[in-house]
Amino acid sequence: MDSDQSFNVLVQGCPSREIMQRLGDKWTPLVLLALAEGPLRFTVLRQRIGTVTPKVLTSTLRTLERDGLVLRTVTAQVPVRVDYELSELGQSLLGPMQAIRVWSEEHVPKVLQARDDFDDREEASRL
Amino acid sequence: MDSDQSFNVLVQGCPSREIMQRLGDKWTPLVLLALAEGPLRFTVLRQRIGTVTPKVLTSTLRTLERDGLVLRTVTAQVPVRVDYELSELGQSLLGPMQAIRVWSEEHVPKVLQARDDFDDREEASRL
DNA sequence: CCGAATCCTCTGTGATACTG
DNA sequence: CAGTATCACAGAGGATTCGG
Repeated sequence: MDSDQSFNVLVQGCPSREIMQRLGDKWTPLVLLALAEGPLRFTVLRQRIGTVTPKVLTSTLRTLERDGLVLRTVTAQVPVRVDYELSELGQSLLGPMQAIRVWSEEHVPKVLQARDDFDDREEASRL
Repeated sequence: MDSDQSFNVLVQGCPSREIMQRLGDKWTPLVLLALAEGPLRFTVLRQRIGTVTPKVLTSTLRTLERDGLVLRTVTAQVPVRVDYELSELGQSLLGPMQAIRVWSEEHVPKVLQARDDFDDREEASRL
């Protein structure tokens, strides 16, 4: 779209930095990944990603909705039905997010190994 | 390497989740991106990413070193010279990280626009 | 120059209970 | 079902000072 390449996360105060840091919120990546397959209701989404309190999940979803990444749809019925789904913008983030996910899942052994090595060396140097 | 696909960030308690969440620490992405081009000394790295206190930057770097993503090299001289650089593991993360960075920088206008729209709608509904 | 040591603040996160 | 309202807290992050 715009070739205006004036945003740089390495520049302090650049809005892109704040946006990127939002993406690192504790539950944000999990919510986005959970919604990758399609819309989910509040409670189902909650079960999908583990133990989140309603308050925290709500605030995470609100932020995502405000940033235009998630769409919230209320269906009038009793009881009320609320669905959350990725917006077009949210889907455009899916690629990068899944890349992070895949990396994390693939390199678990190496990271854990590195930690063990590090801790061993540390302990050894203390003796 | 191992086709053992038993890690899943959506599963609560899976180590991959904790590792992915580490990647979202406030300064971690910035450090990794700043080191993308090559090794940097502590002070230079610090200036590169903005206003971080030495303590916080040190602890960020320690964690990255422990997880095997960053290499720390001490050169004995007066004053001491310490270089930080990405390990092979760290470099393997560069692709995904840069994807996140590019997305953040490219979609700043859309996100800001979405926020404005959201806030307008919210204010309108309060009247 | 590189950080360790201290102290302190803030806010993201969570536990609990309640409502349309 | 899908939240909101309170309260509470650990711990990440920061300011400041000092040391090798």
